[in-house]
Amino acid sequence: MSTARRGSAVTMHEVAARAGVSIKTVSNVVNGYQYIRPATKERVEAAIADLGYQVNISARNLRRGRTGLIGLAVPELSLPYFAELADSVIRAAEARGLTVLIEQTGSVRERELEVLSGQRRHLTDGLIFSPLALGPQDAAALHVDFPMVLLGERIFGGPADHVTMNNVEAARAATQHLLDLGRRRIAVVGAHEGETVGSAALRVQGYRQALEEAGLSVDPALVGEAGLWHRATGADTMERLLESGVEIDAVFGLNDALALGALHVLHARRIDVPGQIAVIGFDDIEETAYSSPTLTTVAPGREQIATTAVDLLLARIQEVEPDKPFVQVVTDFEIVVRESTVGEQAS
Amino acid sequence: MSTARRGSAVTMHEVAARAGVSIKTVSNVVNGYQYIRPATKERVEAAIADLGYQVNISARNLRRGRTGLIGLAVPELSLPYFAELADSVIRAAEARGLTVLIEQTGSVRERELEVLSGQRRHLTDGLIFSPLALGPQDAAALHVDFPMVLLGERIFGGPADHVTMNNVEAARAATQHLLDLGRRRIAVVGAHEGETVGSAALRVQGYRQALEEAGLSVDPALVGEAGLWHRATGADTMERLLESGVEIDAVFGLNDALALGALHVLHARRIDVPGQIAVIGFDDIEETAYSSPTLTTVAPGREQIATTAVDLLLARIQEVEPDKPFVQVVTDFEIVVRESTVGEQAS
DNA sequence: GGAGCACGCTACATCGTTGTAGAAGCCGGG
DNA sequence: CCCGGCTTCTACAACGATGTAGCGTGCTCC
Repeated sequence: MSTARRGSAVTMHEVAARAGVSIKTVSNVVNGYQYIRPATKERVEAAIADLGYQVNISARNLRRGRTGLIGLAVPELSLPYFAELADSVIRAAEARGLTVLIEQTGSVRERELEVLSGQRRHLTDGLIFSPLALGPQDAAALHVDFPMVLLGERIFGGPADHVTMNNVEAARAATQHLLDLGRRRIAVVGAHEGETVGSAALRVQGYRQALEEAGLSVDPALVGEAGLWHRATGADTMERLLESGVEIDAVFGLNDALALGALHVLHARRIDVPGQIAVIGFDDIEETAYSSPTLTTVAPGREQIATTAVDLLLARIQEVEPDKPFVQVVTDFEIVVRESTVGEQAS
Repeated sequence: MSTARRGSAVTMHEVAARAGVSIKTVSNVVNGYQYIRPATKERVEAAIADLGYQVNISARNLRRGRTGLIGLAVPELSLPYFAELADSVIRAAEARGLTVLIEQTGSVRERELEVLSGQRRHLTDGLIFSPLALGPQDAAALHVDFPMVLLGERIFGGPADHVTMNNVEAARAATQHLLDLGRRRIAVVGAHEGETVGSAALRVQGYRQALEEAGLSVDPALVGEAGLWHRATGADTMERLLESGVEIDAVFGLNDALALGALHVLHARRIDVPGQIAVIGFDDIEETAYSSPTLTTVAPGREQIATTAVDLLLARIQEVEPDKPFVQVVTDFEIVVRESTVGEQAS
């Protein structure tokens, strides 16, 4: 079977010679061109099988000007939300004949900018990008000359298609859920001081809205900062909030990792969840269904985000409607109620 | 013909024209060839900057016969261990100038075979492969004609470099840890009936060894099956074990996801961990440090596995020593003791 | 002061595929 | 019986880069 040595010496040339046809006919067979006599097609296919021929993708890419690869730029795969998102994007892309190249930016601004201009970009037909560290000063960098879909609320009038959930609305609903349970001293874990356009800012905004609508004022002492949205930073922030002595009867983790970090601290301090403090997260990563207690969270429609993003990108790549104005697709969210807010009745 | 009006319209040709040099000189500048007069180099660099030229990677790949891409085939990114492993591999590869293409096999045999023969393979210079579903009957398929490094204990005399931890020894140590704590009725979660070569079999083997050395016999009723190593299957298996009524004072989850699923069930049933039942996992995923209780586990040296695998693969790709016999690198492991076996003293 | 070498640069072929244009055979309709 | 159109296939020229030769310089060294 594996007659070919490394370097896959077999080219269309050799297949053509063996089948007694022109090289272009081999190409036509490989690409499913319709006007080929069945007999010829069979001969070519036999030759391909005999020689173990495989198309040289690099040559095809050069000639076609397309690679069939799309980039997916996320902060880190070790963050469960992005690992699960990558999983979904890869599946969606595969179903459409595309392959995904993952780039990790580590939420570092320089690396995010590199993704937009870097060399690697030339290997891909388009990019699905989840920017976290870019600020208004980087708006210009988003004006790229290749197909791109941005994940997250439209920022700086980003000149690209956007796929996002309604962060403000979802955060408001999450906060409302806590208010409905009678909680009044709701802390936030994961705020970004000074930020006005990112997910942190939008979710805090939803939190504020819910409180204000309930006639409550926002106590700054309850808003805990956390730069990176990891379990460790969530734990640190929770510690600080508890140490500060401020009264707290609920915690809103701006993502699940933060909430799980907070949960960990509460458990270590033997603070009853949800008895003394209720906790809600955001993202609905698989882990939230197995933590102790299980974590109430906001499900952002991950599959929907992934398939929509891939579809939008593919449409841009294929230039179905070249001058179609940029769209913003807002996906559905859902509050998944679990033990961390309503206790064991939920299980 | 619609000459793509993407940014890549600029070629070396145009840069050469503008700088007043030959196209090869541009290539030489781009590739850091040393014998170029500073003045020439500057002129070329200026032209590159002016035109916003970027190398066409497809053309380079074709000419060079290499792509700078390596494949990483894992079951699923939504399994935290593989997401964290992918993270490490991507970083290690990046540090060596390589880009990683992730393929998800879903632990499905057909898809694992595809990875070995598929088209996509032609796009990469080599493959790092973590096979889970292949059996002895697939040994032949592993004889591939491209550089490959396998993750996991050498199986079927696999004709490739291997990077692995010592599964048997590590499982023995994990079991020993439980024995040292006085546990005698140690259940296993995640066994694969009939399997003899995979991680499951090897870890169960280590478990048996530890018990036998302690003069205990292995009670088949304590060995719980679980096909996929997910949280959900771990939970199911734990349920079954508890329902069976067999006496249990400890649980060895063959990976962390299984152990966390088991932990979830124990928590739901208000069984004290580690008071009544101690739990140990395997992989040391980040989540284990934040669960309630935190999970004792076996750390397999993930970073070491990733960097070693990339280094071995790179050596094969560069043919440093073409006929070097295949090596098997066994990485260090470590028992990370946390609350699920020794209680809160550990925190 | 000529042989020999290190520079600095260029011309050309080439990697393996696919788009374009068109040739040859066959068929049916006028 | 010839023209035009459909099939089927082929020759050739790209795609954009890099490896291989090789050609002038100008310098060193004896």
